[in-house]
Amino acid sequence: MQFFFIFACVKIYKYYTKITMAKELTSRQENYSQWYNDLVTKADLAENSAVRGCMVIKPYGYAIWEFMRDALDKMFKDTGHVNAYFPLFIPKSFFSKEASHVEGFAKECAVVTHYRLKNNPNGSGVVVDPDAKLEEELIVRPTSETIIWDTYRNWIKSYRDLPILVNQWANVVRWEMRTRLFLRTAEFLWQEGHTAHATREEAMAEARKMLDVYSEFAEKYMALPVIRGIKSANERFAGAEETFCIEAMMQDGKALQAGTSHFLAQNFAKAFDVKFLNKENKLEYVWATSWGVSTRLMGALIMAHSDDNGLVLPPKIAPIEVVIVPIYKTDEQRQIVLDYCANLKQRLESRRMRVKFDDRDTQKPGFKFAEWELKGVPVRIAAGPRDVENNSVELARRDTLEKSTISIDNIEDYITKLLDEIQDNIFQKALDFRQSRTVKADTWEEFKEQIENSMFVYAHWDGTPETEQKIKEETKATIRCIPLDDDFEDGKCIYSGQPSKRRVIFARAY
RNA sequence: CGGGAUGUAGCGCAGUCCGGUAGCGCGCUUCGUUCGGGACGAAGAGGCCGCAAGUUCGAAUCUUGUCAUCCCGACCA
Repeated sequence: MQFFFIFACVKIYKYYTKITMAKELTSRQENYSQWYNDLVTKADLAENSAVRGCMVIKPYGYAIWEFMRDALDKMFKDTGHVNAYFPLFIPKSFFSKEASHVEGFAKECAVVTHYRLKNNPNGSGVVVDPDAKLEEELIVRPTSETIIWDTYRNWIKSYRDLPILVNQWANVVRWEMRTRLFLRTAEFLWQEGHTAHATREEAMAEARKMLDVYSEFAEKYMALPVIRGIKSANERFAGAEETFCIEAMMQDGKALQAGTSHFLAQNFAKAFDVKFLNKENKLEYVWATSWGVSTRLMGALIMAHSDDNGLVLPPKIAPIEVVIVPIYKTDEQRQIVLDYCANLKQRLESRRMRVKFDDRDTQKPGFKFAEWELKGVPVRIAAGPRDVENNSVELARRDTLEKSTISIDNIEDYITKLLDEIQDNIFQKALDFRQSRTVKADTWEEFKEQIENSMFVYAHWDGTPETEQKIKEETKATIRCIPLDDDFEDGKCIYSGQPSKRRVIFARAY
């Protein structure tokens, strides 16, 4: 059975791009391009030879994604969610049912128009068989709200059917005009939660709860400090009544939206006619939420923690937590050292650590040191004849690049503690960095200057989309969010001078 | 799609102005010495100079076309 299809782009952009890591995923380094090229090629994060802004996630990069996925999946399940899977293809008509949703996504959809190829009559290659045109075009999902809500109509009849707490791990396609590796690829992997509730309050609580799950994951696992907040109307999800988000600062001072959670009210229930009988025996529309994070998180991880020597991975999501590098000159030494290291590996693995024993005889120790640093392995152990004699090892931590020689007597305990310490230190470093680049601005001049300095700027805003738009046009800064954890404070809008009740965060963003 | 730039070895680039049989660094292969921070030496392998047409005795180099890529912009939960 052959099933071919062709993507026709609703809006074809000739200069659709793949983005090299060099210029986009940069840290504060002036001469960043070289190390980043090295990082990408040598760290095996992703192949740069992307087609149409898609990315190849190489094994090492994918392993990081798997750790993130597994941790998140567990958190979802701990909060009562279950996984399901819905189709990749969505009938075009589904998209026209929710007005703002179609407006938000129509411009960036890949569309399946045909289902067959045939040999070119002129003998060269194959062409799309014009006879195989689909009656109704299929959209490759850019997000699954529509097809899921169309399905939910059949699942929900009574308040007893609610809530539905479903999550889906999937890939989605968005034909963006301009892509950036990891941050905005044409196809990306993600998770999308779609829940259905009997009341407004319950749905709102769900959206807030998932925001907390995301922020906990970002901070605990990724060591990425985030600000929880609400999106302004301009930045809100197409079809949502309220969008919550977590925002993180990258090392160049730009903001990155790391995850979103949407309160969809009854918009999709109304669009797809999903009603239920409530306890009062009255027919009512269902309340909804959706929430998602994607492989963009990997971009966040890279941009937030990397240094001149390459990646810096928090131990909790590092595919390899400890790497052991043997050092020897002669064959005789080699045998002794390898045994010594193999024993160490076993001891550490008995504590469930992820250990790599780099016993390659084809590379020298110095080369291996540099290579594993590039890949961000949190702890490196080096052991040579000297260590065998002294019952010691040389320990190097990736986050601080400090080296020390320790006895192997209690090495399991020592490294267990060290990994926690590294995890905390990476988080603290990122937090300190963000705080050192977060300021308040009370005048327009001050505001412009601080935005120019790539700061997170807390400033008053009059609450109108017009003002936000004008600020964006003049400074390229957008409102990242209205922080949830901040107090109210009277003030005047930085731009219009109109009264304001609270400060919002402005920054330039990816 | 508007503005700017670039396509030469696996990667990064020089050579193009001023036409004359293809260069450098890294990487790769072999041998030797090395091995506690990306080793050194010697010898090698690897290129329809993006594609097409034109000018010319002769084109990586000049002309035209075309394709691709990158940057800025527009766009983007």
